[in-house]
Amino acid sequence: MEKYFEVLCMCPLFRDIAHWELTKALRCLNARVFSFEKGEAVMNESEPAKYVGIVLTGSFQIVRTDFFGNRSMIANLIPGELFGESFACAGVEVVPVSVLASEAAEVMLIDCLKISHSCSNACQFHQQMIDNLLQIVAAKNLVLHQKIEVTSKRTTREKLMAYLMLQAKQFGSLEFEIPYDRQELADYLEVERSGLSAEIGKLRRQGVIEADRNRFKIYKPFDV
Amino acid sequence: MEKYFEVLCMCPLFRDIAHWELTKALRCLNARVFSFEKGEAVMNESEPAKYVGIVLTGSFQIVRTDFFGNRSMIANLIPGELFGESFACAGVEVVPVSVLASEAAEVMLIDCLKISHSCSNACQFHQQMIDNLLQIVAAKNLVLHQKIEVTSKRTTREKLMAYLMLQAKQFGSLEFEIPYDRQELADYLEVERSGLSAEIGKLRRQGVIEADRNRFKIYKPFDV
DNA sequence: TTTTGTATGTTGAAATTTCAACAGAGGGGA
DNA sequence: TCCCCTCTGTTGAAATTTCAACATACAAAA
Repeated sequence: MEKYFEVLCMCPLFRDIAHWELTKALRCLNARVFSFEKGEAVMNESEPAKYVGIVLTGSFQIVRTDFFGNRSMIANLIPGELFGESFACAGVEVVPVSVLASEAAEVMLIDCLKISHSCSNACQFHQQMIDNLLQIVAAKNLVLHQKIEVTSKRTTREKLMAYLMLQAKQFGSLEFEIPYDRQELADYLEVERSGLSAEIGKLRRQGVIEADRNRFKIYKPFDV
Repeated sequence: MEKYFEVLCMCPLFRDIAHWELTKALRCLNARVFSFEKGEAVMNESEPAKYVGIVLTGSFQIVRTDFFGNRSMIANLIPGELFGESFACAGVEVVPVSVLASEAAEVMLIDCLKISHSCSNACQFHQQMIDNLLQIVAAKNLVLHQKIEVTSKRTTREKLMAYLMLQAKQFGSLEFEIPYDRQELADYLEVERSGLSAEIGKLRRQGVIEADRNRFKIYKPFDV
């Protein structure tokens, strides 16, 4: 378990929990680590919402697939980030999304009830974790608001530029990589892949952006 | 303040807080009540995110307006519901939405810091409120997921039917009222109002739904 | 009652997206 | 090296949406 300490210390769930307490905390929480191959699911749509997951290594994607097989991409998760917390905390019966490994990856799963309920050992950190959880869930809200901001645009071009500008802002540079390939980006923007490729080509020819695989560069940030 | 006790008792923020403690709590929180006319804003885009609002009477809408004046509808709020909590808890500098009264309405505003920070009077309820807040923020997440589920559909018809089915499910009946007029519904679904009206007309002629103003009835729930 | 204004429905043309199909590039393995 | 497979870009037709404009219904105000 110790080999994950570095990422766990960075994890917002354990913020302000003393380093020496972490081992005890993990035991008390009955935290367990699992490995996944690319494409495997940690969590499946319609499963009960019981666990909080923490990405240890690799990356995962939160996706939702509707009745007709249409996929939407909700978010990408990197080490230190959580998933499942909102559904577990809200007490829903089933999760409305799947969480899939986008490469070989490891997660730590914790029963959410163990976080909020103090154990018989009277561990001190439960309260701190609830405070942390509140901030994490609130931050997740912002991520969803951001997706809504992007996808509420009416054309593929506007959606793409809105997304790229946000990435540039978050990355602090007009040149950056995104965590999605074309199909995944299309699923995030809620548009057709072919139409997205066409639009990227057009923006490239117009000198607005440069795009190579998942690497983008914005030349004219305001020429949307 | 007492006249609002009924709605405050139903408010999830005060769940499991003793009735007799409420008066004390409201004073400790420095809770204040404000009135608004239809169309007035309690909260404006780009204002600091400091307050949690509780709807006391009337109703409000959470909307977001982009650079070009395009409006999206995020949610409708009825008495007992909260707004602003996610932004305040996440500690963002500015809120990304506006909250507007959709009729004459009253809200109670509370400085979010007063909820999480115990006061000098050593009030007991702070911890309970944080627990409550966690559930509320998590539930807000589900509301956003729901909007994404609806708006991720590609056609106006699919978006509309997805929305109506969800409403029917939540209302527990195939006949129900929605809190939006046509323009507002279009803003929620992220489509053109005229196209929405046309689609409603088509569904009506096809005998799939009945629609009169904001009252809807679904005849063939699976014929999407 | 008449006037005024708002909400909703309708329509046709222009713009955009979806859909299906295929071509080329590049990587990995045999 | 060759083959296979995945990813990305391209294309044209069909479907859908947007946009602007106007008609109608209804309710509130004069």
